[in-house]
Amino acid sequence: MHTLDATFSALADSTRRAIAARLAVGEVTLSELAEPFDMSLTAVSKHVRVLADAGLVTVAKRGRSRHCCLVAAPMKGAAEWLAGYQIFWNQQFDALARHLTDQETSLP
Amino acid sequence: MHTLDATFSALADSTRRAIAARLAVGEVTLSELAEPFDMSLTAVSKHVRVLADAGLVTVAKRGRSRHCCLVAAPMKGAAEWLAGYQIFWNQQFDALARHLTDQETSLP
DNA sequence: TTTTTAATCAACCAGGCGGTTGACTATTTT
DNA sequence: AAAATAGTCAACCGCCTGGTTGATTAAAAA
Repeated sequence: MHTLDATFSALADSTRRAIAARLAVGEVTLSELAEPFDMSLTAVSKHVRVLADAGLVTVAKRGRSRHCCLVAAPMKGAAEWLAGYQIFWNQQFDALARHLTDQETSLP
Repeated sequence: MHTLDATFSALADSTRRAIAARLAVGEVTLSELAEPFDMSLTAVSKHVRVLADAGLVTVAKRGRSRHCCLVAAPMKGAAEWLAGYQIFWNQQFDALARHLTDQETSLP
C-alpha cells in the first residue's frame, strides 16, 4: 500500500510536525495538545485525525477526554525511502566541496 | 524558512517520487521523463515545477528541451527531522516484540 | 439535578492540487 | 520556407485542505 503518500503529506504541515514533537514527550490530551496553538480545538482535532489516518498517532477515549500517543513506525518507511538518496546528497555535497576547494587552490 | 513543508509535500505524491527515482539514474529530458507516465506532458511539467520549487530538481533549458537533474540536498533536512524519531520507532518496535515474546512464553 | 468541560459534527468558505484541453512560442529538421 | 518537435501558458474542472462557526453529545463536577 502507498502509505508513504499519507506519511509524507501528514508531515508536510508544520502544525502537525509540532504535534508529533509534543507527543514525543509523552501522551497528551487533545485540549492540552491544542492549548499552545492559535487555532480552534476543532482545527487541532482535524490535524490529529490526519495524523491518525496516516497511522502516526493513536487516540484513546478515556472519560470525556481523548488521549493521543505518537506511533513513530510509519516514519520508518519514509526515512528508509529517503535513505535511498543519501548517497546522492553526500556525493553532491562532496562535488560542491571539491569545486570550492579547486577554486581556492587556483587563487593567485 | 520552513522548507520542510515544501520537501515533505513534494514527496507526498507517488508520481513525484517516481520522477525523483528516475532522475536518480541520471539527467533526463522532460519528455523522456513524461513518457512512462499515463498523463499529459503538461501534468508532468507541473510535477517537475513542484519539485523544482522545493529545490529537489534543477531544470536547464538546452535547445528546445528541458533537462532535469535531481538535487538531493533538501532531502537531507527531511531525513534529519525523521531521524529525531528513530529512537521512538525502535523503542516501540522493541516493546511490541517484548509483548509478543511474553505472550509466547506464557503459552500452556 | 444542573452546569461545566471535552470533544465531535455539520455546514460553510477560500484557496490549492492534480489533471485536462487548446492555443501559443521557440527551436530543430526537412 | 515549411513542418515537426518540445514546452509553456491560461483557462477550466472536481476534489481536498485548513480553517472558521454554531449546535450537539457525553462525561464530570457543583
